[in-house]
Amino acid sequence: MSQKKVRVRFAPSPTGGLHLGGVRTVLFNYLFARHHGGEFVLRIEDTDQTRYVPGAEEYIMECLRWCGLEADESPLKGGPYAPYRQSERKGLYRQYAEQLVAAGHAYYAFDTPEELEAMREVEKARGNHSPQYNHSVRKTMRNSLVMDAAEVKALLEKGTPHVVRIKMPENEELRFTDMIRGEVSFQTSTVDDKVLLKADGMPTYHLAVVVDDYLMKISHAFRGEEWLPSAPVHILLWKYLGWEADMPQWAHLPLILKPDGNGKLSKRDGDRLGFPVYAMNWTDPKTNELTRGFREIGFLPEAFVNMLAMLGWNDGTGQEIFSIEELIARFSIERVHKGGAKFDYDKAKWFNHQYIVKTDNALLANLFKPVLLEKGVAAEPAFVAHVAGLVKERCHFINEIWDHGFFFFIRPDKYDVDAVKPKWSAEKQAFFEEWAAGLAGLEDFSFAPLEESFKQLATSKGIKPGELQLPFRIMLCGGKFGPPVFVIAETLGKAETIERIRLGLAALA
RNA sequence: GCCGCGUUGGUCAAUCGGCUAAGACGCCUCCCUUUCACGGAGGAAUGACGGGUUCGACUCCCGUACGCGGUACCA
Repeated sequence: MSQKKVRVRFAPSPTGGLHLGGVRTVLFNYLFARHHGGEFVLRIEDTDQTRYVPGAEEYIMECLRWCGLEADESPLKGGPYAPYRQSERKGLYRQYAEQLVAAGHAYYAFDTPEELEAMREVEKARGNHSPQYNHSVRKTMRNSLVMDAAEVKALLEKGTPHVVRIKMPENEELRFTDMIRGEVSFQTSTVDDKVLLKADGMPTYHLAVVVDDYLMKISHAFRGEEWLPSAPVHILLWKYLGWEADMPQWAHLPLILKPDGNGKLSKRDGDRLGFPVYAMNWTDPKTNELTRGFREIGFLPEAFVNMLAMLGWNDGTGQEIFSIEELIARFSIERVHKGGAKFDYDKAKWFNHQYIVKTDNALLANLFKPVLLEKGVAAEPAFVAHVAGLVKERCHFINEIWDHGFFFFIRPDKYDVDAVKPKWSAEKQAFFEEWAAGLAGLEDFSFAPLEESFKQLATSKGIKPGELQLPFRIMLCGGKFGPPVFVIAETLGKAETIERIRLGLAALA
């Protein structure tokens, strides 16, 4: 086990958009694989045909691509253990189920859904809160444990619908070491006889995960904490199938919780509280309902990934901003938290802000292009980049470049006159008229000489320069926002600045 | 109900028996800036509870409480 090549897998079922927690599971798998020079495989667990959602699989792969967490082997890429879609592996599973039956570790069950329901009703009437198909009731049901061999054979030959169930031992203690939680133990008496093979011939998750992890030589299996209660089934299966020596090491990841109250974070919480939960936009093919994703809301994938990495993991040094290379170098599954973490959208925004600030201006300009297009504004890439550099430190999202710098592209269409009017005077008006006139002759239109001439004239007229700066800003931007005023003027250029003073003065009159 | 897993400020969290309990987000005050941010300096705010073990417990053990997860021919 220790010398085994590291191979991990992310095994989603394609039932909808990829949730934050799912991406984090991908990330931890990916980081672990890269850290150990191993392989990361994507396996699609589509064994429940009733839950099939068209487009979900493509969506998942696009998410991984956007996040930069692509798998080495996948349905799309193929690989030595193909196929990577369980529905295409259907024929594989039955033989293992039969093998378990033959060894006495599983059995055929012919109970119909109605009979199962009847059993549950009887049990509930007896005060049993959660009726299970287990050692205490299996002897009263219609299965190969109670029927004689000939009868079973006849039913099977007639093609009677049936499932295969695992025969849980009545009273054994099962323990295993979880890489995050340490020693975990269960009593087999509390686990029911899970269905392994469904009546439609498809395996359930329980059988499929074990068979495929074995066949695909998975060395470490990471999954959400919600799987912990069924771990005993999986461990027993590894044992019964005779593969115990090859069993992967388990790690059950903590859940990502909703910010308010408690409980698993769900799409609904995002809708309710106003933040994305899915990695990218997802449109439900049935209802046509659109759920906004982190990508479309303006997150940089690096920021998204970094933020996710810190949800349940840290390297112990206090560092929070990590490149993917650093994450790969420092990641260790043992440092993953046991407890769930509440999702904090403010912190997520802070991460994105950090990445925007350190992203190259030309790159930001490129990402901002769609917004300009949407606004119907044409501008030189170099100019856009310059503006991005001027405003990026006040942005949490790419599209906020517009909110903080639109006036570089278009003239203000309204002025915050209330901010100026109360203190406005004929003297100030005269100052701007005179200064604007003098501007025409200014040779160096960069911010320092601009500011210098502005202050000189103000002082000579006996006005505090500070009292003139806000009006000037309003004339250029229309409101109380933006980078330092003289930098704005420099960027706008001489002609435009003079024109905006003229228009501003008119608006204030 | 039963089973399992958790529990350090509002949130993310460090600590692997010596704590005057880091750091970050958010919040508040001040400085910088007569915009907003950035930056800088401060501040409020934390070990669920009760028992052990120990010279010493946030750290180890046992209970209790609380929370979450599971309890399907779903994953």
